[in-house]
Amino acid sequence: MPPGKVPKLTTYELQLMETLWELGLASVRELQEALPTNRRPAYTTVQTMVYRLEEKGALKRVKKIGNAHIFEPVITRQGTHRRLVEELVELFGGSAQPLMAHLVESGKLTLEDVRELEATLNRMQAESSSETAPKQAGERNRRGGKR
Amino acid sequence: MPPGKVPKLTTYELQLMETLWELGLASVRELQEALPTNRRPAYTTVQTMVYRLEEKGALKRVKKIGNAHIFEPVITRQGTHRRLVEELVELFGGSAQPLMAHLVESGKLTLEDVRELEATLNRMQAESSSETAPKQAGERNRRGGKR
DNA sequence: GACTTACTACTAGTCTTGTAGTAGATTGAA
DNA sequence: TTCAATCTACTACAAGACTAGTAGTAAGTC
Repeated sequence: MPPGKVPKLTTYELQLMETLWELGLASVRELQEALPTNRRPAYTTVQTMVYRLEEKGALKRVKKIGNAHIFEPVITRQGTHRRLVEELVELFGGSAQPLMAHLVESGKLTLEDVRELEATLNRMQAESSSETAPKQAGERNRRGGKR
Repeated sequence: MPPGKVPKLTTYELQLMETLWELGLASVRELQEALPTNRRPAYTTVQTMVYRLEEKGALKRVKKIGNAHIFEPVITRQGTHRRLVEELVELFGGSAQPLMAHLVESGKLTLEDVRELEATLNRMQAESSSETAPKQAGERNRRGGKR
């Protein structure tokens, strides 16, 4: 797998990865026991999943404790989540707007959230300006125009 | 399928539904021909997909023209997209915040977008206030506090 | 050193998805 | 009325996902 690339994971594989991200390092047994009690498959099922994730390059075995392999994530939660978001945006025609609309409709996104986000973005923009062009102190009204 | 419930669709089924939503009503042939030229499967492939979507309750046959069945969506684009968004939010722990963060990071969401969204939300809040409580004209500084 | 326990490696069955072919029915036109 | 075109209904199959079992091995214990 190319470095930094996130393989295509299924829903269940994703859940397993979430568990592994939570634990950091884990054996098959630890992973299985960390899964929610209601939906906890057999040990060997988890084992198969782990092997497949290993094949996909999502995790790797890093050491052995006793006779048990210890696994660690290769792909990051950040990158994986990001890809999921991008896929969804793509499905919606490439714009974030419809996504936002749904969030608002379902009440997941409130005015407060948006104000907070705006503040953060404002701060980020200010920081990036001063980072990328620290010498031109006189410059202002910088517009990104990234799209 | 319970009314209003959106069945689980695969990526390809979703694309077919997008086409059907676009067309409104369509035969298998029309659906197939409406698919992007690059990725257009055989007629019978589309047919199979349509039948599967019918089984899942995503669409239904409404009439017959000549010897061809005409299909129409049962589930709405709105509802389907919404469920996708909600699933993703759920995966991210139920909060929209991480999702937004990813959008910002990937440049899909700019400061302008957020400002626009804020304006819309402000307007919506004002409207809903005057709708739900039109008599209390003096009321202001209403806080939603929905979560 | 023999035994028990836990783990690995491999195998397997069933379901879903994506893809498409074939046989037979229907339709419209000559 | 016959015939070609088109459509439906059914079947098929490979790849991948999910589920789990079995055989054999390694490790620790008495």
